[in-house]
Amino acid sequence: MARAGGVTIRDVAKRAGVSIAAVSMALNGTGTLSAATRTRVREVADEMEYQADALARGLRRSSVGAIGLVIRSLDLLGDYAPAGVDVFARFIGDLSSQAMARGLSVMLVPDLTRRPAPPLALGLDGYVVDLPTVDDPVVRLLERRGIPYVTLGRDPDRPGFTDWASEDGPAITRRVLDHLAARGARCIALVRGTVPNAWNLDAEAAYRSWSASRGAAPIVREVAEGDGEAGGRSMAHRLADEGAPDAVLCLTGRHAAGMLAGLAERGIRVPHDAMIATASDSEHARHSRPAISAVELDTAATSAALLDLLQARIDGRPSVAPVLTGARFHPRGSTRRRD
Amino acid sequence: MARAGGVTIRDVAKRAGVSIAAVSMALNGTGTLSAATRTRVREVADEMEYQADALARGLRRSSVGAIGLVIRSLDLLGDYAPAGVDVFARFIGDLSSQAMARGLSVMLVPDLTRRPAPPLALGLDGYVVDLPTVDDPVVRLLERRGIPYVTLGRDPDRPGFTDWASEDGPAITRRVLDHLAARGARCIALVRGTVPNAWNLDAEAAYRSWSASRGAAPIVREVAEGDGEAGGRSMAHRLADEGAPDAVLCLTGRHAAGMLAGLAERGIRVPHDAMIATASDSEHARHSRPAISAVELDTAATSAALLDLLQARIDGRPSVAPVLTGARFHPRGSTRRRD
DNA sequence: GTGAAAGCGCTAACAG
DNA sequence: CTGTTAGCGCTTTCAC
Repeated sequence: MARAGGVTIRDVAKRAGVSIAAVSMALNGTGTLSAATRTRVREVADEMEYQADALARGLRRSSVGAIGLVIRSLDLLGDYAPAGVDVFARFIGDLSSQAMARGLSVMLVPDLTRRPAPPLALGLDGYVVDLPTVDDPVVRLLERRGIPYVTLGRDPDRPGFTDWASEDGPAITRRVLDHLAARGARCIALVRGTVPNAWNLDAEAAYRSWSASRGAAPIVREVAEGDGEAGGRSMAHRLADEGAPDAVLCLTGRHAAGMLAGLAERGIRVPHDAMIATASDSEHARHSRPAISAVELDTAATSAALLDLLQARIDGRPSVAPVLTGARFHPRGSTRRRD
Repeated sequence: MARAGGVTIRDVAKRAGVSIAAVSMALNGTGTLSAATRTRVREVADEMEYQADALARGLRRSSVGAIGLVIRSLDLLGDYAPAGVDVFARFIGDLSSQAMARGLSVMLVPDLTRRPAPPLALGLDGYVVDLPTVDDPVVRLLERRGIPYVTLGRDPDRPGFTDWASEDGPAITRRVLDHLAARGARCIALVRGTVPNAWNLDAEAAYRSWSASRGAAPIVREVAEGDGEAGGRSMAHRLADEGAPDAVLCLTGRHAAGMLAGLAERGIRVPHDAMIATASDSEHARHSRPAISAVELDTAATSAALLDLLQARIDGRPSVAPVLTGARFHPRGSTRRRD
């Protein structure tokens, strides 16, 4: 290590009575070395607790064994009531533990585009970018610098780009809509976020085509992700003013919770007068009264898929196809209605 | 950059018509250079979008501009219902944005002690370690390798160690206990986690001394952090079997939520028959019925304090004293009782 | 005030 | 099969 530990490859070489090159080869399993030397060197290295300096190694190999994670919502996490804290926290946790199991470190990069770039940010082996937006500056930067990356959710700008994984948004949307319809909903509104990412765009598209196929007039409303519960509440009032639908699908858990509260304020009972469901489960959804029917995203599977894809890209293996991960729907009180 | 971008200090030097040393000096504001050369070089570097390779720089300076964050609970985040997801997610978000504002990158290190060490992990400039436990292997490793670190919460093993920041646990505990007593509680139980960290230990100590000063017999129960809501529920049943106290302070939000549910199952009404409060706010607490009175931790202030302390240690500035950050108590329905 | 040169710890190509 | 050597991109003396 540059500073910590202090035992370098040279020390090991001296102690083992071989050249530093031999040590490097022995430890990396490269080159041509006698099995005897190899084990001997390994023993000595172990004994000395030698750990190759990732910096020096990275400088040589131009691969540091670390990837970046761009979570935009991270900036929001400082707020008291951030959007979707639940699912993102789980995603961060899953991804970093799984990456570590593969020998990769994870660096958190809230904003890759700032100048000067965060140290190491441009030297990382690759990136996982969450939900690229239309005309995404982070994606543009990675693209320009030729840094491998994969995205959580498809890139709305790049239909041909296949290095992404995601829950199957459209399928989730249809699943919930079918559920609502089965419970007797006749007029279902969709409340999406304002950010132009695949999550919002694809759900809206699925909703519109589902509506069209049923001959229903679509009602789509947008609430800013950052407005959280309060945003959901005011949207509830707006919908009530307009003559409330008898079911609302909120893509965001917080919006759903706010919607529930807002409808209650207007004397609209859930699920009796109107049903509510959300496409991303959260504690909000689980602990509201009534609890809100929600889709539970499989962040562990998505993390694994993203790491697979990223490793393939880093190794230069050809990209195959995006990975759609599963999601389970949990019907709860907010859609429990005897019709 | 080693790989990405490709424009090196040599390219800038050539373009600016100076030596590479001059470029380094100009950009770092070191050495003796004419102001003219300095600006000229800077302009060229900007124009070429030159970014110094953090790896190479780190190799030389043995300081990479990145710190590690050891969040043990990260391993738990993969579970569907992890403990304290809320407060940790906010902490991670706060810390990483604030670190970036200071020009530091943050690397997530779930387990620093595993062999081989995660790449870069031992080459980082310093570490923030959350809640060290008694005989903490991570702290031991950092100590042994001489890597600067600060901790969130004091180190139970090192009374003399002052490089830590935290909410004032004992003060929080007393605050809540006073509140419960003021609302008429006569027999208050404390439910803590099992991990031997300052959070649990100090709260228990504060609780015991508070009880002693009032001549009350302390009731302390332990529930594993990872058991979450279910753990709180079974503890509720156990307490009910033993003859329930008329108030319970759960250090963890999830335990509190489980406690609420468990007591309800036994026909014990909250807040009428028993009150519940928790020392760490979460969505659980806010959205239970009734909502649970809770202490909201100031993760932003704590993050800032930790980064200050860490930077001081990295720069070799002397350590002064630990920083205690504020916390607000939110009385809610679970302790709203007219006595 | 400026440039040449050494070297951080490592890997990979080469000669022995 | 092994050891020597040349750098990766940068910072930092040290001559000029």
